[in-house]
Amino acid sequence: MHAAATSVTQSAYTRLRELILTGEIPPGEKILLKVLSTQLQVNLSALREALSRLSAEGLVVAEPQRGFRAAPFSLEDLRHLSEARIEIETSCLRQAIEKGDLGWEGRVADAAHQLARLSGKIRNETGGISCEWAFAHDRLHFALCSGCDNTWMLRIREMLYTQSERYRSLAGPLAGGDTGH
Amino acid sequence: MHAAATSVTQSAYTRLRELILTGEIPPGEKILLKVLSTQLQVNLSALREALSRLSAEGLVVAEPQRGFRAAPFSLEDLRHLSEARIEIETSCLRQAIEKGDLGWEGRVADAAHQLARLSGKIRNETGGISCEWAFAHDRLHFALCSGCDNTWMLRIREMLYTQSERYRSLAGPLAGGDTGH
DNA sequence: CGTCAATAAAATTTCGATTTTTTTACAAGC
DNA sequence: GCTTGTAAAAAAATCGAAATTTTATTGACG
Repeated sequence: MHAAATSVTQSAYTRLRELILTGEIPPGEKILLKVLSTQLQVNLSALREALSRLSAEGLVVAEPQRGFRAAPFSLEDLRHLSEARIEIETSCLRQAIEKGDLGWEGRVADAAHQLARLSGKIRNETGGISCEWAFAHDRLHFALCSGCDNTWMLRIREMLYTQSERYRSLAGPLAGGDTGH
Repeated sequence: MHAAATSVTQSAYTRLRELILTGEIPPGEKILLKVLSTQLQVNLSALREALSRLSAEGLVVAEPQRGFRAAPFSLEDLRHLSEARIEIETSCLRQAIEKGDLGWEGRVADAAHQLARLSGKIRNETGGISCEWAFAHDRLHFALCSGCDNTWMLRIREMLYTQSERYRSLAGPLAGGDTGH
């Protein structure tokens, strides 16, 4: 399941990211370096390096001389995040419409079609948004933005998407043992 | 001039960031760990950690097993960056107008006044944009956005601002030995 | 009983030697 | 001359022990 990483640090980064995204390390939880280093079978420096990157991405917060913890959740943060996503994706879409080529139109049509096919499966057994539908929905969003060629906008979009995904997979209505992965 | 850092890693990060922002490490240049570690008087691990953070911020690019280099410049990147800044700052401003309080209005008025006072000093001796005016201009932008309370938008704004600042201080028309710092 | 200080334990941070990988230099073969 | 293979050099990545800092514990004192 884990992408084969080219280096120990890279693999530590990827696995740690997954642990935080899936909530195996819950929001706000202290990250004990020694413990994690034995758990992930990597040395302190590699772990530290991975954590530094994650802190710059906002998935981890670093408190000088006091180590790291998984970025906390808050209602306000979620509100900010959602608003920001709307702003960014709207901008991306506007640019995509201006510059988008035929390939883009095709990708959008395709994703829209896939989503439409699932219109009857929006909700799962437990009444939450079904995993399948959520992914199709995300793919449509991604397709819509893919016509925007601005690397910075896309990079920002991805960052915000990752953050939202964490909220969704942890606090969303997808409960019932299905974390979406 | 350098902010007193609480840890070796933090200080390495701050100094390295400065080196890249001012162009003392030029865009695209390879970063030799051994050399820099003796130059900055820090150990490899600390340097590596700082570089990891900077790579997540986009000031450094990391090539697995091949070390790091200062993020390269390109005309296309600058174009993307500028467009992205316009989008983000416009969004921030829109939100500021919706939610901005009296304190915000005061800050904006103040910055606008400061900028107006410099209207006669837009250009410096060499014909480029004067440093003083550029900073006042930036302060007005910042004041305008400061009424937006969305932490994510502001964080993004800051990231893009830093990137732009690097282009300006290195390739901008401010030449003549005045780097703006 | 609560506050503060000294001490012990735990965790983070620092450090550079060792290992692995990449790059360079050089020579043999086509 | 150009490619291909091999050895030497350089650089990056890995590792865990040692030093520093923070946190928890204990006991004296008001």
